[in-house]
Amino acid sequence: MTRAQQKERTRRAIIDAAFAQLSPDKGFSSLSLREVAREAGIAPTSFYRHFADMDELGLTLVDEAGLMLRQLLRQARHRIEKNGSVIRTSIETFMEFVVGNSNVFRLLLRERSGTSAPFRRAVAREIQHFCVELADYLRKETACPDEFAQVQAEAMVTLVFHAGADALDASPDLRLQITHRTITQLRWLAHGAAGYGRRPKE
Amino acid sequence: MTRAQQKERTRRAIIDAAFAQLSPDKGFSSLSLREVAREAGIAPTSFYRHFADMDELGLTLVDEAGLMLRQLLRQARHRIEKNGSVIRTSIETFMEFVVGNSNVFRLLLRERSGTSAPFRRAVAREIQHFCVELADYLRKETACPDEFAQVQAEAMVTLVFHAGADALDASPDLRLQITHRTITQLRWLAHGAAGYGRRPKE
DNA sequence: ACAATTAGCTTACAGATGTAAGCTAATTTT
DNA sequence: AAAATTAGCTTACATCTGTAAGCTAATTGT
Repeated sequence: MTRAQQKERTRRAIIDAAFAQLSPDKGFSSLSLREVAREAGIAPTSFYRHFADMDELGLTLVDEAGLMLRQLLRQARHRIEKNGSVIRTSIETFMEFVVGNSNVFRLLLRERSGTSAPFRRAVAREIQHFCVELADYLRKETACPDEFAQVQAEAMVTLVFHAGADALDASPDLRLQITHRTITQLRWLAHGAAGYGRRPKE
Repeated sequence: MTRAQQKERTRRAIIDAAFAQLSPDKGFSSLSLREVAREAGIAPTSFYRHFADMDELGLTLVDEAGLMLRQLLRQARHRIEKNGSVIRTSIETFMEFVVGNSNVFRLLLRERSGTSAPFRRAVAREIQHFCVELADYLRKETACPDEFAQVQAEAMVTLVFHAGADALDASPDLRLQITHRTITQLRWLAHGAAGYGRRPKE
């Protein structure tokens, strides 16, 4: 095995170890270099051969998380074409992800309002991607006036993200209720935005 | 001065010290007992005369933060009665609070999705209070059907909170833009919820 | 084949942390 | 007035942290 391959393998081991150590009770900021190294099976100081910082590792995790969600949404669009409601399908897909990859979602959720400005920016950038993609979709496929698509998309993404956060702590049937609630909220938004051809005075 | 008075005074010193040490770069979980005690002007171990835990202190802070916001909203309602738009006034009042007490707002924001389940529950409870109060208002004062008031209120509070989070990192004029955007979003919601006398099939 | 690079290791250190033990002095209670 | 309570202090300890220094051994480049 070539040296570069081995290095990449160790790098993945570090990333995987970090994801594995995230939990409902442990956010990225309370991860320790030593613990991550231990779980990755390397000496603490070897960590520096791969990342300058814990922060550099963290930003890598955020990137990976955003990537996963992006792929998921593509998959969701695929489902929509042959299936029914856009809103319902999107939210249900999203909820599946949240439940199935809760550590990944929690990372985004927490670092979005965390203590590190670079982390917040990184998460904001990822979320902005979803908003732009959704806005494009809204412009093409719905009655929403072009100039409001972005604002509507941002509201929708906010509500869905928040629903995901609620779902993390919820029992399965409470989760269904949350899904239901969110669908209603998004429909109101869509209806409201479509109805307001122009924003009314005051 | 009586002993109970002195004790209460020290307790406040601890609480104030904790609030003072929160910052954009430092959340509650990275506060240390020793540092808080130092800023409060007591020995580290004296802390335990007032709180069993750092957690107990943290929950106290969350309670105080919720209380402040509650008082603020009462004040906002007062403004509304003699003034104009409910939505605009509420959001502007909220934004003033966020900017003027950013440490307090950040505490709620972060612990809402933080690593401690008790903290999350405490914040969720505070937020739920706002939702219930807003839902009452919507039922009384708007065209929203009774059974949807709660769901609408939750969406509104979510969007406003999120706007507050965005505002924390924003420049003053970006902040105005955020306020504007949020007003639009809430109006769409109100319009949509009022328009859906009954939820449509699928 | 030899030299250079480098992934990873071991050892070591200085600093910070939470908290246990036991003391002092002042207020409260009786 | 005597006894009990208690807010706060000082000292001490074990633990964990990040990271610097220097070594080894294996892959790479020439």
